[in-house]
Amino acid sequence: MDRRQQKTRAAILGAFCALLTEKSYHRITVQEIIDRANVGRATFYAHFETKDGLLKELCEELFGHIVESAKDAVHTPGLYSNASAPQSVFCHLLQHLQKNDGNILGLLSGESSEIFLRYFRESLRGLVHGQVTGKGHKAACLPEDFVENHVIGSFVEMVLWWIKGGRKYSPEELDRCFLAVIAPVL
Amino acid sequence: MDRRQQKTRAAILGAFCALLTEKSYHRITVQEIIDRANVGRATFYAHFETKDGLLKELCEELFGHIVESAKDAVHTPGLYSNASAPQSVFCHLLQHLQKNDGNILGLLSGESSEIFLRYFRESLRGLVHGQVTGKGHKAACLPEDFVENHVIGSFVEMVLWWIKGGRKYSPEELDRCFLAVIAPVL
DNA sequence: ATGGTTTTCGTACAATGTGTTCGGCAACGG
DNA sequence: CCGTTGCCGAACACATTGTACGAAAACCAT
Repeated sequence: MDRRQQKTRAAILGAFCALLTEKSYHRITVQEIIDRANVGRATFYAHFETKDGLLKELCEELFGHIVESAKDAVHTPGLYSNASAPQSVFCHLLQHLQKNDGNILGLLSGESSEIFLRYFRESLRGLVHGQVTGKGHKAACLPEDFVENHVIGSFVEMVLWWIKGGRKYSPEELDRCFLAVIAPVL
Repeated sequence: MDRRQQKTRAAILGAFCALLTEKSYHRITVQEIIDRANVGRATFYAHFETKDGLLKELCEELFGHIVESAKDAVHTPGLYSNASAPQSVFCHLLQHLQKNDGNILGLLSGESSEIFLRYFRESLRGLVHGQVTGKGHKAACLPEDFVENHVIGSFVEMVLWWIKGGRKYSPEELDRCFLAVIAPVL
């Protein structure tokens, strides 16, 4: 790709991220983005269809990256394999977040966290889907999709609580809390 | 209050609710609201500071009403009192939602559910706060606010799952699921 | 280096939405 | 019944969006 395009794209995405940590998504104008990115108006629209399109691309890049990394690192078939496997998927995700890869923490702690939580949730769904089945001995009589929803929801809620509280716990402690609280279904 | 004011206010709130079940909050314009409410532009701004103000008032009315009703109906000190108390707070809330009081279900199933979930969550926080403490024998070693957050989060997630799935369960069944899944901390 | 291609810039533009103002008219309540 | 209050409708300034176009700059390959 043309070096100019790379620079422009990076500048826009960076400016957008920075603004998102400062104010709500809906209060951010295209003008502010291109001002901070030091880019012309027409240039912005040459790269992104609209502000919503920019958001979508940002999210796909960010969350796509994090789940791929999680998928690669954990080759175990189950969510919490008590075999010789190194860690749970969740613990790995938490460690990845801890490194603040790609500014995800900034976005999740900003005013527009709901927007990113939706993407986060969907990414997790792809990662977790089908893994909660067959554990029926514990989650007896509970609808399968309810359990899946509950696991994902609890994890997301916990991450948000963790971030908004200043990240006072290590990924390992957090993972322990999650395991304790999710025990009846996993 | 002047009869005219009552009518106008009701017309605006009603039109707003109806629109919210059809499209996302951010795509709704003031023009659409006043068209459907059959009200002049100046009149709208005489009643509400802005579109966001309208949203806020709507939410306070809706969720304030529902938690008050829950507070009144359940006089027990605990969340799940196994004494002679009729029901848990959660079961009562679910029954209240089932009746679709004030169109809350419509708003929570619409595109802008996140907005209303924030209010829902805050209302629950006021209802649940401090009730999870002292149950430490089960939730050993878990931070107190983490447990509270988890309880509220799980409930909200469940309600959303319930609604978006077409409400295929009765409040009592749902309450049973919730109790099963939240057991380790309550 | 040179030359053709691609990207960016600056500015201008129409279109849409916001929030305010005002005088005239209609409805209200005592 | 009359003074008060709320509503209407039209107009207004303002902000934001998304598009268009020619000139200038940066790029890549030869």
